Amino acid sequence: MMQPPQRLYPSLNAMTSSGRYTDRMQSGNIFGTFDDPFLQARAAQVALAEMDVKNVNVSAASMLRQADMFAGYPTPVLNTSTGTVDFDPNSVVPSSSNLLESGLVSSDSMASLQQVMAMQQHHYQQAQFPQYPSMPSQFSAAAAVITAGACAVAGNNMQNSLMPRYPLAAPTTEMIDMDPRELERFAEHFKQRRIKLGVTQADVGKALAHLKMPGVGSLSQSTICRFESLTLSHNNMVALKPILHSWLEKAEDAIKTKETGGDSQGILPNTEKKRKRTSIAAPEKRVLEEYFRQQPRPTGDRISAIAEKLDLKKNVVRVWFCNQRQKQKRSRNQGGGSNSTSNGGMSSRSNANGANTAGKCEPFGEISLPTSTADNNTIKNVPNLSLFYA
DNA sequence: ATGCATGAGAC
DNA sequence: TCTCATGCATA
Repeated sequence: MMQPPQRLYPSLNAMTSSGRYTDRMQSGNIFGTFDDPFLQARAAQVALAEMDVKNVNVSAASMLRQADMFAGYPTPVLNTSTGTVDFDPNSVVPSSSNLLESGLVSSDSMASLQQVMAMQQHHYQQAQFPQYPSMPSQFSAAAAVITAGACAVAGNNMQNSLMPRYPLAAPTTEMIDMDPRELERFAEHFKQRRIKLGVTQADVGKALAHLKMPGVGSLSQSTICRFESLTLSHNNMVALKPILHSWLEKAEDAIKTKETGGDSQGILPNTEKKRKRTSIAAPEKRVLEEYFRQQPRPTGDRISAIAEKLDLKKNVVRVWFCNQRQKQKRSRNQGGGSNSTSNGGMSSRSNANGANTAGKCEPFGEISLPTSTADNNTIKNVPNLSLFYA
């Protein structure tokens, strides 16, 4: 059946130029029918407030705690004396320890964001949160918690789990209304920063699992793309925003620690460049082979000289000799009646660039010229490694 | 970046 | 049966 486009979250530009959100009602977005975004937002508040009255008990299905929900943001804290919401700067990074300790959630829980969204859908608040850098802080604090304390996250595998559903404390505050323009700003900011960091959408999606946020697993490149291009539903955007904000924050940190040798802990993709395989041209190879015939174990100085002569890097030549010796040894063994297990897989463990993991090929200065007796014993009992690296 | 499909949950 | 979030595969 032909369904209307879903997840339509037009950019503000598109929105204003077209004059309206489209298909909002049908796509589950209640912002429809209003030409003015402000009216839409207001209508959303009203509608959601009404919805909430009806659905407050329904939405109890597994929720994130406030602190987890706003991971990456300073946690809103209801200031009972002022009736406003403060932000706790110490809670920028969520701690799931409570949940873990209570057994409510396991560290690998991967609850669907739909759970989150179910919550958000019913718990809009008129609160915004401190901004990412370069964005004006315009959050008007109102009520603190989406789920006012008693929320819990269902454990792993929400779908099938019989995890206890924690009683949803009645929202003591208004719902959050995330300004669409605010989302748009964040999406743009996020995209720019991501690109600056040299991280792909797919990388971000994968890295989310490393945030260890309860209920947050990896996401696909598609979803990240859709977030950046605002083609998710409003609720979906709202749900993803704090998560992506959290990632971005950690990624920025990780960049810094990485510069000082730190580990990005999965927040940033492995940027280890793929080794490019050196290709030695046939003429050079012939020369090398000739040298090899003369002396299969040239000294460092000799290798340097050869490298210079052939305009190759010394290491390339050194590795070539290493590999050549292995190759020779292998063919000797094979030719000598040994079965393949005696050295099988050797070839697959070495390569032209010297990442020779199975044979001996020490760097200069550490070269120990093994005696001929040692050679074959080195790998005598090694099973066919190709079985492990198939 | 996006068309199409899937599965869970709501109705 | 519909909605929605999300992913796969591909343009």
